[in-house]
Amino acid sequence: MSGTPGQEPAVASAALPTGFATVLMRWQRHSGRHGLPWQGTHDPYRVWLSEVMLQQTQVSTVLDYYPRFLSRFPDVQALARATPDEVMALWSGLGYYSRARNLHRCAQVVVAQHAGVFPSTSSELQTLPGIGASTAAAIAAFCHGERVSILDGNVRRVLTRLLAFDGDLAQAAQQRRLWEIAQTLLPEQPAAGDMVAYTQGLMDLGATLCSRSRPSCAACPVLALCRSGQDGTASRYPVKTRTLKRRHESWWLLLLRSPSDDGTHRVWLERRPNQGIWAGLFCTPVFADEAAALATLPPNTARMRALSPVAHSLTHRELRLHPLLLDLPPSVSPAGADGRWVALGGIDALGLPAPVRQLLVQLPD
DNA sequence: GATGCGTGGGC
DNA sequence: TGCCCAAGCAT
Repeated sequence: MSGTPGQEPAVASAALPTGFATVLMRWQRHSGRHGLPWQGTHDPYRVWLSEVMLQQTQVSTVLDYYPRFLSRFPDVQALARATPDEVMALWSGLGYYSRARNLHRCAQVVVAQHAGVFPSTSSELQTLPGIGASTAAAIAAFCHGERVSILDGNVRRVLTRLLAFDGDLAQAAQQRRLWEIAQTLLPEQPAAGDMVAYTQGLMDLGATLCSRSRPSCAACPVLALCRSGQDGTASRYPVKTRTLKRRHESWWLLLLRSPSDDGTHRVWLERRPNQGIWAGLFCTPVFADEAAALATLPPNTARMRALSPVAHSLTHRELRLHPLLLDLPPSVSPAGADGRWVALGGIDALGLPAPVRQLLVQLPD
């Protein structure tokens, strides 16, 4: 820590920008985003689904998934009845697959223990699988107007800039401080619709004008109230010491292909362990080195082809994927392997990691 | 409190 | 290419 950190009062309450909530709500109603498919509803199921999909995921990505998922599972009962594999297939490519498992569990808890009705308070919502403090606040504020603050990446950026808050957000204690401050900035006596406009306004401001790089301070509705904006130092915030380290790894993927009776192809897929990367998804056999992959094959592997390596980065790892393609005769199956043949045309119905799906879709002849 | 967990995009 | 980030949560 540097300067005069933790012990100082967060921000003297007299210095909190009065009128912030009022200005923000007015701006949101006039200039915020209104056409997103999960807006304009107070249905907790739809809001919940969107909030979970949007965790650490960009809006443009979720736009591809949300309508499809909602069409297949229009309400919490339909989702609760689904199998885990059905849910995972629709989540495939969206990442952070524990969200999908928790989403399914949550639906089943809501149906079995809450008569199919989501709890209405933020604190009750937080007890459900996959719903943390920020998601619970978003659902409660959007659906019931509860006076509670979210704290996502957008809000962290907006509020640290507004207040010139220089605590290191890599530290949980500083995040808590910021959340307490966020609570004090809420509309004091929110009228109907105010919490929707305020909550959406925080996110809209962070997603548009108060962007990470090159913020548009000159166009900002709260410039007059914004400490860093007045100083021209907005881009210094939020303060966060970086901790992320990526390990480099090489994985060998064994792509076993076999003809079907109808002339199309099948591929050999196994279920990933239920812990770790791509947990519970279907995937080709993975090996730590080429020798290990070769050791599982019958002697005659002359026709095996090494395809071009593919780079794929995850949060904590930089993967170099080495695909090995081998065509097997129809009657042969990999010995001792716990997997199954899947028609290439049918992999849409399975949960697959994004790079594996990509490899299978563009296999050479 | 620190770490693990996907994928796509900006610069 | 590498680094950071995006409507975070669970353990």
